Amino acid sequence: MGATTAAVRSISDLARIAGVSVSTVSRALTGKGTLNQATRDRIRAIAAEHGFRLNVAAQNLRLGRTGAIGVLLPLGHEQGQALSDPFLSAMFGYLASALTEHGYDLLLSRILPQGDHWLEDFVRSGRTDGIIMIGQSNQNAVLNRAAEHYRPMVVWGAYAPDNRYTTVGSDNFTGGVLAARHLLARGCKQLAWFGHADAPEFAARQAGFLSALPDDLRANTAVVPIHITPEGSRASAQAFFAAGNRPDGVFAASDVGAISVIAAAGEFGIAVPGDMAVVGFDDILLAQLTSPQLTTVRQDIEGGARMLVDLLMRQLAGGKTQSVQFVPRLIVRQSA
Amino acid sequence: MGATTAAVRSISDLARIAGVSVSTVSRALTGKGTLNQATRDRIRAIAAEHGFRLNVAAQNLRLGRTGAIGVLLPLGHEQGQALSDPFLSAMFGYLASALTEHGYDLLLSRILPQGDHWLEDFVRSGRTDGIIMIGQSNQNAVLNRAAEHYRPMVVWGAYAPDNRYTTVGSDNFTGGVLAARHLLARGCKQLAWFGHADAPEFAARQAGFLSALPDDLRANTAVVPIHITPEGSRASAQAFFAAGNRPDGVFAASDVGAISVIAAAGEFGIAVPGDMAVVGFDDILLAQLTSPQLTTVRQDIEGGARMLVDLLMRQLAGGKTQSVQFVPRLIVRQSA
DNA sequence: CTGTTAGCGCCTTCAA
DNA sequence: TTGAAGGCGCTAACAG
Repeated sequence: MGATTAAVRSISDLARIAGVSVSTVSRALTGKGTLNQATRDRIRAIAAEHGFRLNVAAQNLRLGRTGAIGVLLPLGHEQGQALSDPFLSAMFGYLASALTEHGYDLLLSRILPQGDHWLEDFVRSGRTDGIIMIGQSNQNAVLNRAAEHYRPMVVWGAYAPDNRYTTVGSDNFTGGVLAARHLLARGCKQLAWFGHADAPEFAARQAGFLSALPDDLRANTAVVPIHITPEGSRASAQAFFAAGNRPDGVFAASDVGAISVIAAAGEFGIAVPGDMAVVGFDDILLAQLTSPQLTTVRQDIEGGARMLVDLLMRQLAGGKTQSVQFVPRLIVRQSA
Repeated sequence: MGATTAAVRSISDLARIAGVSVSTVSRALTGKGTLNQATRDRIRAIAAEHGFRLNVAAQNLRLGRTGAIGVLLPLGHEQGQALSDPFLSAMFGYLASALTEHGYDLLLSRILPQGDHWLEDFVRSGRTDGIIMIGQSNQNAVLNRAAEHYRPMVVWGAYAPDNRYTTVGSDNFTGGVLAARHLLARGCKQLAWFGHADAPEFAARQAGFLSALPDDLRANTAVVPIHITPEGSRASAQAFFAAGNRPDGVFAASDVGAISVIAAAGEFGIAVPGDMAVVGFDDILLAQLTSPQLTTVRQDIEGGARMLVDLLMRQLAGGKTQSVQFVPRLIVRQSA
């Protein structure tokens, strides 16, 4: 290890040491262009000896790219919280793997969706070569406007015919229908939906659920707004039960929501599934570890992540892409 | 919105439009240097009109920085999985928030710890201004060697006097002691540790736990190796119980591990905490939602993340830093 | 096969 | 207060 040599910071330092030009060094290290094999080997040896690596930032600037894909969760100041949602973080992990396989880094830049041009600002700052948005939140208009001028962008979320951007997501409506049918088949008479309709995904789950109920049951179905955080969900459920409500069937907007409801029910002596059946959504890893194990509508997280990345790569290559909807499956375990 | 104008890609485009030099535009947009207020306002207005933003990549190259901090999980091909661990992903979310507050992006580059110079390679590629390593895994030697030449690096993990790098982490040994004392106080006579000692954090938990047991109990304590994934943990626990083992007290290396053990126990008719008390480690959000609610050794995830970032910022400013250990607390709930 | 040259988009002395 | 020029570290024609 050339102990006495000064630090080799750039390709020109290396060129001086090797007695060649910078472009020769570049060719040797990148493997591009033609070069005498012996020269290449020699330069690579010197580079290794000095622990030299090409500066990726400079390389990317020159190549007009950044080598990074931005993964954005448009959830405002709740992002720290949101990332602790098992579904999102699993998605995130799979995205990281898939992007890496394609040679891209994953850049997480926390965005506060303030005003209506935060997305365009992010795009124009040139920090990434493309964008993967996880969830539409309530930013549909912003997404549509950005999609007008900017292409390498895919969105995990609900499909809608008039969206001008490419989405990948589950058929949430059908997911809701599956949950409803299952609870009906169990003979439930008094239902409740724990969730909200602020984001399109959740709105579709709710709509599907309600649509599959007979009129009389639907009219009696409670809609209990819950927050994404476990604490929030649990507090909502506690208040609901404390008010004397005793549904015999519950559909929750997410597995975390379902687990929270079950925990709250326990405090009120409501047994699951004996007194109350509970269906979740997502099928996170922990769903099979809770007791009772969770009956839930499964989303293919890994498949979704891979699809997001595949579509984005196609866009980066100049191709056109179409939105994709995954068909959800009901996984019947113990809670319903 | 200048609908007829061509795209404004660089400050030289903008300079031409405004009839000034590029340096004037630079000064106007960055706010650095001195400039006539009227000129500044005028240029900013033109920039806004064209939706122009400085190219961050070029800016950073010129400033000799990247504006990003690398967050690395040295877990090889399991990284996708690892990120689904609630503890890690919560840590990750808090890191994202803290880094953003300091004006840094978070770059997640999946690293396969192959050979012994992956870290130095990453450092030299110049992709980030600093590194936050989450967990030491079994890469202590690599970390020490990198720390010899490279400073902006902090590590979440176990402290050791001879580490040459700065660590932030819980006092895992004491955590293990707390768990042992609690189980002893409950009168447990037949104990088991579900975990492994491959990473320093876990080794310390195990050591603390065992050290606090009376000799006779320690000699009878089962050491059951489990994997980080829920499936892996559960399979190990199932095999353990299937072999007829019936401990009355269990300490698991993580909450996910504890939940897995409880799930497996259920299959064998082992009631928790009636037949068997279980203590976890971490206190993830879901720990209070399981039934029974988890008794666990709490780590301060948010505080840890903030400390990691604070120390890294201090290093980036040229300062020296010292390792920090958080004192863990035992949170007694229902499982033990 | 290799060197020279001209930038990628930006910031910052140095002069005017 | 502003402009001109040089360069961050790298790549890619174009010559030779």
